[in-house]
Amino acid sequence: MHSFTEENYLKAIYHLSEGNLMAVSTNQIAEMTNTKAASVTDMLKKLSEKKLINYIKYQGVTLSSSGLNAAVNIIRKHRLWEFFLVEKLGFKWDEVHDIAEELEHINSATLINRLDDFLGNPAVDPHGDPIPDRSGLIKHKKLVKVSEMKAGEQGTVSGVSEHSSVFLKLLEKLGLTLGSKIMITELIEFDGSIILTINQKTDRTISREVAKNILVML
Amino acid sequence: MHSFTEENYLKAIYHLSEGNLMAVSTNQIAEMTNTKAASVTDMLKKLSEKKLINYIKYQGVTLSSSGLNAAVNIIRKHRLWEFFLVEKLGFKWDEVHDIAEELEHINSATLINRLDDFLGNPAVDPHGDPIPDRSGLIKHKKLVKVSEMKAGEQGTVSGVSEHSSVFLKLLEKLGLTLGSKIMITELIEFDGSIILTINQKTDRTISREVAKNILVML
DNA sequence: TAATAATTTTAGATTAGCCTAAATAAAATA
DNA sequence: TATTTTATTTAGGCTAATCTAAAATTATTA
Repeated sequence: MHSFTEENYLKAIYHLSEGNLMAVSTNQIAEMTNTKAASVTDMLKKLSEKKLINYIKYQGVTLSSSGLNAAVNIIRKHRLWEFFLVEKLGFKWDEVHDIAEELEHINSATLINRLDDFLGNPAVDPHGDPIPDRSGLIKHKKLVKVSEMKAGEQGTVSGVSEHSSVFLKLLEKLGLTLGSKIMITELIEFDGSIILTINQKTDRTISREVAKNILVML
Repeated sequence: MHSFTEENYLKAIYHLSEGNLMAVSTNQIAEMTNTKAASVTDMLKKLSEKKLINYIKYQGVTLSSSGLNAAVNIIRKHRLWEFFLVEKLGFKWDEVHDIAEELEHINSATLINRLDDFLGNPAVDPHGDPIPDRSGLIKHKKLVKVSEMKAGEQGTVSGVSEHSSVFLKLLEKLGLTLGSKIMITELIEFDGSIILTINQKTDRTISREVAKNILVML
């Protein structure tokens, strides 16, 4: 098995390269893992020797197939535990990230598969992110950023691309949670902020920055 | 907080000194933690500086009050997770130890208290060991080893003092689980083995070694 | 109680993961 | 394209936890 630290690097590389298979840079990884570039270089050499990444000096990295596999498995564990924390233990969606960050490193395939069954094989975690199944398959939904919607368009809030507690608490306060139906009421030209109607009732104004991090299913 | 490793040493010292407040020796700890005596000495110095243990060179160690507190907390977590694994995820009692050994280091008081409530604040884990409550209180039941019982005595199997998978599987096979009613039918003088009647039905012979590790409430 | 055995500690190394500072390579720009 | 800036890597060190071998202490026993 891989060490706690190795797993965190793999996860970081995965998140930084998600979607596009583009190579990830040393500095990006350093920022995400709260370390320095020199430390990242050390670890990249190690992961490369273990064939978990494809690494060429100065050229950035991509995950190898075994590295991808490992990363997806960690993400599966993270998201299943988040679901557990919210659905079974009554945590709020802004409280679960740090705990799941620890739980995701617990090492037992049996455990995680039984947990999956216990939870009813959920498709998405409390933030709307898809939960990979036991074979590593991820069902991505096509989601659109609110910032990319046009006036008059409607949709259902189905995900967020920012998981910090401050952001999630803000959404809570605005009445925007997973499942909220929204309509774009007005686009403010001046600063890009957006007025939207939530569940055909409440009007709220959100900044462009907030709008960028809310994902909607049309 | 304490490191994963520090926690394991505290737990080892706790288990080795449980009941009697007797000092624990370096070698005992080395054996329990699968390390060498020299490594233990290093760690004892460190734990002593942190005031988690009372340590005098060559004289062995005892837990300080803060060390005891930390140890009990780890044990609380271990046992609650074991209960969860068995009751909610359907693991058998001989399968949960290693996983709980990892889960016990997850660091969140809120998590463990919510888990406790979710599980209905159980008093004992799947091996009959008492689960400390959130204040650290442990309700010990007075249990007797089967090896100490006399012919004709009866009782209810309520715990085990050996948690290895081989041992637990053996009990399973013999039909001896928590809650089994047993009666001492005969004591074999030759080798100390014992014939007992389980639930007034089945007769089984167990060795003295097995009998030592089964705990009964009279 | 003196000699031997067992236990524990110290000394000196090793490994994983991290750091700072200096060197090197790549990218941007004049 | 030559120079400057930025990104990355190398070099050399640090800490936590481990180890082996040797030294010191305590316990056992003849």
